[in-house]
Amino acid sequence: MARISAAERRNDFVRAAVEVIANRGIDGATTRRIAEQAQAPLATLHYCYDSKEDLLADVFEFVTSRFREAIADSDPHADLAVTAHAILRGVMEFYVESASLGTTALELINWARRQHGEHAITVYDKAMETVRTALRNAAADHPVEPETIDQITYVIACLADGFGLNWLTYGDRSAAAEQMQISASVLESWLAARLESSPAAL
Amino acid sequence: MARISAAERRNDFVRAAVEVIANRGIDGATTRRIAEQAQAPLATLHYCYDSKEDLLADVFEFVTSRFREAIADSDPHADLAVTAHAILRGVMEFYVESASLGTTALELINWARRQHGEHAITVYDKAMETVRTALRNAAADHPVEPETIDQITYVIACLADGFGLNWLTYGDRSAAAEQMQISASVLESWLAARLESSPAAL
Amino acid sequence: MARISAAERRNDFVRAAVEVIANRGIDGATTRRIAEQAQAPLATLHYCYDSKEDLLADVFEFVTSRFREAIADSDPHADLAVTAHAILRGVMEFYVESASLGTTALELINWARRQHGEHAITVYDKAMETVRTALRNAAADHPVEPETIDQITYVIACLADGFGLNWLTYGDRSAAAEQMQISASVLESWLAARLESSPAAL
Amino acid sequence: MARISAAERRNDFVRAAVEVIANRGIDGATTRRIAEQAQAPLATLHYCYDSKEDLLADVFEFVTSRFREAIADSDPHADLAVTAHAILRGVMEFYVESASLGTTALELINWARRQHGEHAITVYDKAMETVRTALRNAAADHPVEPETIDQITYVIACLADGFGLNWLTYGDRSAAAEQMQISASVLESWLAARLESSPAAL
DNA sequence: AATGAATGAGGCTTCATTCAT
DNA sequence: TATGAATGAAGCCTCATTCAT
Repeated sequence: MARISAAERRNDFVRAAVEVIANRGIDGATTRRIAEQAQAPLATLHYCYDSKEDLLADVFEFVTSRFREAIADSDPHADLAVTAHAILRGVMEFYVESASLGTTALELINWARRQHGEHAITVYDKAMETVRTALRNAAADHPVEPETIDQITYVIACLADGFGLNWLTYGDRSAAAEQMQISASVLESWLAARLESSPAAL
Repeated sequence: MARISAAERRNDFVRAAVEVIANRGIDGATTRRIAEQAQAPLATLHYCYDSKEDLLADVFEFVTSRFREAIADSDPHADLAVTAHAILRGVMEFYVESASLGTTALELINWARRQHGEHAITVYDKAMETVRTALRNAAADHPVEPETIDQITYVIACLADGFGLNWLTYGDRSAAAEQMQISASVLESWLAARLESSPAAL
Repeated sequence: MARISAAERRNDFVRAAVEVIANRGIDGATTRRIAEQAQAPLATLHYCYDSKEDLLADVFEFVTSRFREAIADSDPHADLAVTAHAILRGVMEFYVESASLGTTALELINWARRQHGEHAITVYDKAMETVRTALRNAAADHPVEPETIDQITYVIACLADGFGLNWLTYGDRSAAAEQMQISASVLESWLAARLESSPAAL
Repeated sequence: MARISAAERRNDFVRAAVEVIANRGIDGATTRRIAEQAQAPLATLHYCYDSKEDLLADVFEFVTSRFREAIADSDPHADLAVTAHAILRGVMEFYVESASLGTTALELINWARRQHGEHAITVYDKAMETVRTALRNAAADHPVEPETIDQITYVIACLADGFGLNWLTYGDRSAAAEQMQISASVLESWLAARLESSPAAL
């Protein structure tokens, strides 16, 4: 067996874990199966990680960072509405493009909520903060009340989560395409009404 | 031990399971713990149910029927928009009022998706169909294209799921109250725009 | 496999554990080996005991109660010196007659000291208290200072432990017989000198 | 990494092992922990020692030699009784002064008895022989029957072991001081009676 | 020579389920 | 009918040791 650095090995395990979690859920993600997926003996997993929880923490980090990339990957010069749209679309596309990452993300959020209430909140908060920051930057020229930013963030989160749940349940790619459109239009309508109602903010 | 009918016994187990699932998640819902919560011997559980899966199926049925009640509990004389609102609010209130049922619902949806893709779809479909039917009835006087009904259903589902995930993660009751408002306003704006754009449908 | 009550099964496991501990030490007393010695599947052990520690606690109780029986089994009408002798002899005979119980006792004391400092002290104290009580009773007619009782107790403990260690190491039965005589004579000389020096106590 | 001779390395491991054994017992003395205590990579331990057992053998040798030093460190011109006292006191002080060495000694004796009955006997014999030799030398002017020397040796061993067990269990330094006195007086009384009864030996 | 990487064997415990009464 | 007793399979983790560099 080729000797590779522990860091690389850890990566292997993280990737294997993502796959196993996506296919069999968090409960089905046993160390045995993860090791098997990584084509490594079980003991090797514990050589790289002190505990399963440590591994899952890394998986968590891996998934959430990919998630945040999807959020943050928007044009910095766009205005508030455009940015909001870009974010929503980015997240939805993240789900569709990488179903196993998306499924895993959902599983992990759920798991974190159960096992580590505060941890889950932290992660959720981080993701939301990323959105808020992007929105704030987009509104730099026309400062908007923080409350408004919070609300937009919440709506994006709702629409994204709702879309994700639906897509991951049905797995219907063409329906998903249509639903992305609808979700976008929902955001658009609400944003138009919401921003109009506080014109001073623009 | 008091003689109890088998049916009542099963009910006890279902209720116990809901409680255990809410508190410890699907993974933590072992037969032992469910039996303990039901204050019954472990063997009795398997006397009432052939397998854990059978019990969970009943739990599923129990939770989803409560869920559907929350959906269906709307004024039959209201119009389309009002009905849509009532449904969305009903579901959101269902989550807030009965956190343990809400949490369990989420856990089960997740579990079903994983273990029984088709089963999950069936359940989801049933819930959606309940919504669709209610909407169709509300639009009886002014028939609406089926496609429009589907879209409204999808949006309600998104907003409800998004709200639920958020609420169950944060558990912040006052934030939830505000978010219910926002979710309602999102639905309102979109409905207004959506229905206006196909006036013939009204 | 005959169905027997859990209480009886626990007895089986306790006896098996004594045997395994005597033969292979506390470290060698794995649940697997104990179950094997009891001719039961490993899982059955955990049906009877929640944890290995619980089993060991029972073993502890079993051994120490046998130990205390050996101590307490003396003529209630004897005087102080005679009682002290009887106790010492009782303990030494306990070691010799049941080597595996004796070895296990030593292993457990050691283990308890390591794992549960306070627990070990408690057990030690209990044994010592049994000795003290017996001595006090024997001296009922001629009250003796508590300090004197404590000292006699300590000396008996020293001589008994010293004998035990030696016997369990060498396992030489004829040497043991001789050593019991010597130990007795040591106690005798000291008691004579000790009690003479505080005649008032007699 | 500083270049250190293999011998020094081995010494480090021996010392580390003493510490670990004292703190966590023989079972808790894993190669990992010993290596960690020695601030050396795990593999280095096996580079210096073929097996854990080899290391423990060295530890054994280290501890017993310190032990023998404590025994042998007595005035060569003293008479039999004085020498016996000096030895007993030396051993007891060894226990008190160096609790971690004392604890380790006890652990190792126990371990050796279990794993290597004969080895343990050898070690015990060596220690006893050291005592015997010292006693014999002290009695050089007034030859004493070998049997008497053996008996004194046994009594010293009993009192020392009994004291050690007690002290290592309670860890009460002031009680230990008092108990040393008592142990000494026990030896004294018995020696007086014993040696008087065979005056020819003097 | 020195050490990070790797691993088979075995540790304790818990699971859902079946058996015998 | 009910239920205490029983269990094979699998869970996570740690051990002493060896391998490859």
